[in-house]
Amino acid sequence: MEKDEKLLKVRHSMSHVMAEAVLEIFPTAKVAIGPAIENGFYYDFELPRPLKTEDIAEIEERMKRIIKGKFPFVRKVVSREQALELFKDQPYKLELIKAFPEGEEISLYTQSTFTDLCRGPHVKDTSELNPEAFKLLSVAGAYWRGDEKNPMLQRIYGTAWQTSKDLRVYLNRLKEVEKRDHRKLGKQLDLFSIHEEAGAGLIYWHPKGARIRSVIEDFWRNEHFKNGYEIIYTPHIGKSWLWKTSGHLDFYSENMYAPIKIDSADYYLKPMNCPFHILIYKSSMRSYRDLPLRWAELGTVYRYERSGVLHGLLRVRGFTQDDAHIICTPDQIGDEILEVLRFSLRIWKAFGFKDIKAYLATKPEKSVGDNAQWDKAIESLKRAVEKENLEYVLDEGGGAFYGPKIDLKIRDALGREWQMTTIQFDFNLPERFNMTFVDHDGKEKRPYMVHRALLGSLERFFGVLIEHYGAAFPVWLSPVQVEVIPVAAEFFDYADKLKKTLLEKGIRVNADLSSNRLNAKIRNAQNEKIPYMLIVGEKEAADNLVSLRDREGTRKNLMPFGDFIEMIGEKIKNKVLL
RNA sequence: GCCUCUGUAGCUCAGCUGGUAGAGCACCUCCAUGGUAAGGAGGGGGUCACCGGUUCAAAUCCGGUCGGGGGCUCCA
Repeated sequence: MEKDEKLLKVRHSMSHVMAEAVLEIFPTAKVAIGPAIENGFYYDFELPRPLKTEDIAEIEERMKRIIKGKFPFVRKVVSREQALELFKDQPYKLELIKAFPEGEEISLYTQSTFTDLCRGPHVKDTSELNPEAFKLLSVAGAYWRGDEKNPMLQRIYGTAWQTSKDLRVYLNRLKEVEKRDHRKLGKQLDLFSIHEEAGAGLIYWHPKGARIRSVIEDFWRNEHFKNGYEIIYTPHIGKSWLWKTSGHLDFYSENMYAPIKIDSADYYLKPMNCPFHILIYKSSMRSYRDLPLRWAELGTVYRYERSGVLHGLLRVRGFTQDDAHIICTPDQIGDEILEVLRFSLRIWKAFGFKDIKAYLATKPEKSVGDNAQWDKAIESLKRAVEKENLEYVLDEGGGAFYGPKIDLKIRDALGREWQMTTIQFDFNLPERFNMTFVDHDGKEKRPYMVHRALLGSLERFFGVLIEHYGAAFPVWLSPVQVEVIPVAAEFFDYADKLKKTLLEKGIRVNADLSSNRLNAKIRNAQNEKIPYMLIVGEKEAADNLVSLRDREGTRKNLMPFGDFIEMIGEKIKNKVLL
């Protein structure tokens, strides 16, 4: 796309202009790297002092002035020696130059007073940059080359566009993202909380959030039963024997918590459910006639995450995976994978996510299992995505050492991608636990095992769900589906009668019998994003009618109550928004 | 963990250059209340995150501790 390439040049050039502005203020600054990124650009500096907000404004002003100077971006190719000489005071640049392979062309770009080691490309001159279409957004610390052993640099992030209108649109989108922040909405609508003093990264589900969760879980369980899964429950802790056998203590221990001593044995909180599922598998002899086995569990696991990466519901230390393991014979694997994929897509559709992309990861350098196994597995994954006409990206060598996988990323209402579903082969655990089944020929053989999480974790999924809908959930998920609002105290009885009827029909309903006035009641229900309000007074009570108002503000006055029950039943059944 | 910003009532926030705390919402009480986004009055509620320092005097300045936000792969 031509426009994208242009924007890339604009953003990259902006970062050079920013570097020039920063060097004007701090002549001794050491510059690191400054690429274009999604929506903008950044540049990393080593500065004599931390940046303040006022500095940002000044850098912006200077950038505008530089842009107005109409300076050309001049490209020049130099020898390695010339480059080393030119950047002798710039240690980060020197490091980059020294790391270039022999024979690599080294190019410089100069605009105005600033020359940078740069591959380009850039705009012709700064008149192609729009001084009204960029904004510096934030300052952050960033390790040189992303490695925490390296010095911490100061990174300035900016956004840049071709027109001031594009910039405005983008800034508005940022505002929208902020408005939908699940942490903010979670507090506002009383859905969940986190209590630092009781432990970071641990989620408390409030009644309204828990309502939603229980609807999700019920739906999840029913769908699993309908699709040939069995539901199992397993413990939260297991002795070190289990984790030694599974290999977690060797390869995953940095994510596991310290053991609990019970009767002089070490027990570990589970970071994964698989070893437990395997023990159930091994509790009896399995015949090929028993396979495939599909076992699902809403399994709560605990994993250590560094404090700095914890983020609301999206990155936590304790969470419930909607986990399942499929254990089958080699010739069942194709059908099983296809079914899992179809099942996932159906579930995502039900929750209102239609834009889904697949990421297929194949065999890495270091891996277990033989090639034939890998090939067969990858083949089944490929065939499944192709059969479902899913757009997919191939990540050659990106699989885990124990098997290939498909990840599904969903796109939310704001166009952001979230990695949720993972369907992952495991050639390691069946081996480690010596899982077998007896085949037609009476011989014990190794089954295939696939891990799969659809929603990923209920916590994270809930966070994404809140942001996707801005907490205005579809009726079937709304914690309160109907608010009955009598226009005056005289009609409280009628309101209460409606409430009881709806409750009996399994509808989540509340009647506002407070002493608030009508307008305030409507406002409260509106702010709670309750899908339907039933406003009732004399006319309604006389003929068993309701006056309907939905959260969009659309009204239907004097509707027979029976019609409303039928209507909301349909909406819930069809999982529509309103 | 590290860099940076930040921490005032349940929530959202004000409190300028130091002179021992304020608003709106929520909550409680009373009054009012019949038609589609806030009826009115009064009241309760804060050791200004914590510890230490400077000062006659600290929410305010300084240091530390503990939380929270943003960032730490996007390769000149």
